[in-house]
Parts: sequence; C-alpha cells; structure tokens
Amino acid sequence: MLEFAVLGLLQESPLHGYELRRQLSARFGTVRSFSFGSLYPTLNRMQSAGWIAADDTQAAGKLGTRRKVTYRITAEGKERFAELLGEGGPSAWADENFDVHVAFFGQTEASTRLRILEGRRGRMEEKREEREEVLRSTRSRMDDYTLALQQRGLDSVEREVRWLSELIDHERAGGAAKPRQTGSTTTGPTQQ
Amino acid sequence: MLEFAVLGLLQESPLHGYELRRQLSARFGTVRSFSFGSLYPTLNRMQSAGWIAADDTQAAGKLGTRRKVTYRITAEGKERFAELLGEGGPSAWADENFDVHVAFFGQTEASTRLRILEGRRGRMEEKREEREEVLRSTRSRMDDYTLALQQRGLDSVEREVRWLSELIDHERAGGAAKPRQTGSTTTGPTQQ
DNA sequence: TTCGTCATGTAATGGGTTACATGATTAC
DNA sequence: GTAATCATGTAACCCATTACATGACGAA
Repeated sequence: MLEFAVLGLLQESPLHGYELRRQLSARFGTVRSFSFGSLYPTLNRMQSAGWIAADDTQAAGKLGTRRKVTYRITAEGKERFAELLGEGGPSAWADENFDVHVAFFGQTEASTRLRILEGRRGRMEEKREEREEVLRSTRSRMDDYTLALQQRGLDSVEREVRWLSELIDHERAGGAAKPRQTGSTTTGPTQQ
Repeated sequence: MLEFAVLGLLQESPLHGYELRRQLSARFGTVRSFSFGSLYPTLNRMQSAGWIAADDTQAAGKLGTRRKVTYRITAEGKERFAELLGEGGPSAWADENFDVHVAFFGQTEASTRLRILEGRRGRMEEKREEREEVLRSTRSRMDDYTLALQQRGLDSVEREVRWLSELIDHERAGGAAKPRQTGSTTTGPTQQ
C-alpha cells in the first residue's frame, strides 16, 4: 500500500522522504498517514528493488553532509506501478487499498476503474446486508448506545454504496461531468 | 482492543471461542472482525493472565475428547474490564478503540462517556479542519477522482462530528431519549 | 460415506507503530 | 544562542493476518 502510494507520487515528481510523507497525509489521509519509521525503511527497500533511485545531486553545501535524499522513480518502478494500477481484483477493493486505487484512477484504464468500483460496491452491499440482518435480529436486545453505533455503521455503508453508484453511472456515461458527493458538503456546511 | 471486547462479551455470558468470534463480528463488525489466528492465542494469554477461565464442564461425550472450550470472566477479569471502561483519555477516542468504548457505554460512568465523546469530537474537528485546508489549497490541481475522494472524506468526517454532537446533547440532557442517526436510515432506505 | 460447518490451534509472516538517536537549517 | 521544524534513520515491539493442520459432528 505504502509502496503503491509512493510509486504514484514519485511518478508525478521526485520528492524526498519528509515531503513525501506530507503529500501522503494530504492525499490519502482519509485512510491513514504513515510514520517515518515505516516510510524510510520502505524507501530503502524500494531502492534495493530498483523501483526508485536516490538523486545524489543533493546540495553538497558542506562536504560529506548529505541531507535531503531526493528519490525519483525508475523505469522498473514505472513498470511496477503500471502492474499495480492494472490490479482490478478483490485486493483493489479491500479497505486498505481502495482509496489509493481511486486516487490514481486518473491513470487507470477505464475498464479497470469500472471493475474496481463495481467490486467495491458488491462488497459494500454484502456488508450492508449483514448489518441490516444484525439490526433486524438483535435490535430489541440492544441498548441505545449499541443501537446508535449500529445505525451509524449501517448509514455509512449505505452512503458508500450510493456514492459508488454515482461514480459508476458517471463511468458508464463516459465520465464527462465531475462526480459529486451525495450530501451537499461544499455548498452549505453542517446543515442537516 | 480484542482483549477489551472479549472481556465485555464474557461479562455478559460465558462463551467459547468460535461463538465469541461471531458475536465480535456482529457487535464490532463496523470496525473489523478478528481471525481465529488472533482470537485463540489471545484467549490463552488472557487465561494465563487470570482474567478468564476455561469452563471444563465440556460435554465429555467420548472420553478424553475435549471440544468447545467455554470461557467465563474471573473476578480479576472484571477488575481489568472496569479499569478499561474507566479509561477516558486519548486512547479511548482513537479510531481503533472508540467504537468498542461506545459499545460498552451502557456500563460506563456518565462523566467518562462525556469525556470520550467530547475528546472524539475534538479530534474529528481537527481532522475536518485539515481536510478543508487540503481541499482549499489544492482543489484546482486535483483531478475529478481525487476530488470526489477528498470530498467524500470530508463529508464523512463532518457527519461524524454531527453524530457526536447529537450524542453529547443527549448526554447533557440526561440521556432520556434514544440518540438517532442524522440521516433517516431506519425510516426510508436509500432516499437522499 | 462424504461433505459442510463447527471447533481449536500453531507457525510464519507482515506491516505497521513507538521510542530513540542524531544532526542541519531557519527564524526569532 | 536557542528553539522549532526539517530531515533521516534504527531497534524493539505489537497486533494482527494467512496458511496450515487437525479433528468432531450432523445431515444428505
């Protein structure tokens, strides 16, 4: 996941670790933001694998002091990224990966985009079913807090299904207009 | 987390591992459901710690064949659970723990409940601010997919803030009526 | 008698975290 | 000159997962 995100960002432009992490939080912060303790070792691994390379054109202000290791993607890295982009199976619509895949949809083939969105929707529909069943069968035994939690859970799954359906419709229509949120987040804040 | 959830469920009634996992998925499935590979070792650890005990009243149908190890909570386990219930600091409103805490709010002190809800809201408000800032500053450079993702992220954070505010209001009012979802999930499905 | 599901467990692995350590650069 | 933040890295650990292995029980 980190690997995929890093390749995607470096595909756009070379970056050093610290800055990379900032972009990571901004772009994928919906999901999580990574710690340096996992970022730097990952960068080293990826370099060993040949997917990225350190730009040794570093400032060299004082002699010997290398700071700011800027990484760029290599040809092999681009290949690897393309491979990951093409991944349209279940792993692509798993919780940990889905958001990152969507973030790179701009570079993903249309058919793969559709597969991922539909796969994700299918999975969310299953989840909705499960949640509905739980609510149906145990509602009476639940206290108010558990109930509130369950309903919120169900609600957010339903919302995701709707959101996905909108995106899918746009895909099928050719993806001309911008897909928008179900709620009107942008127009008026916090009105219910 | 698993530990906390297990103690809470065993507090209600003794259960064996397999059944425990089912309840876990039903009650906390909003967050995640655990695999046996983590459940069973956890049960053994908790038994060693003295928080739970295996009921060896198992069926003994054939001699020597023990199946269905039913666990019950011990006095020490109850103490430990109470300790976890009382935890109202940042760890209680972290993503991984918050839902479980809410699920056990029925057994949590009112003041702790409020602390957790307000702590969570504070954190979500920060997150909202961050997301708004990202949208404000990079909207123009974002493609449609990234934008859709970002807006959905912001929307769900805003929703959580509203949900928390409702719960907090109910807490302050004495918690008489059932706290409800913002959207009308229960009344009419899938109308926006 | 065989298949599905109930039931328990282990081993290897993975993917991250926190805490720690170090030092340069910038702003006051 | 000193504090904040930029910047990189390591080591110990944690909590989970997957894959594997085993076997009882009930139903067709």
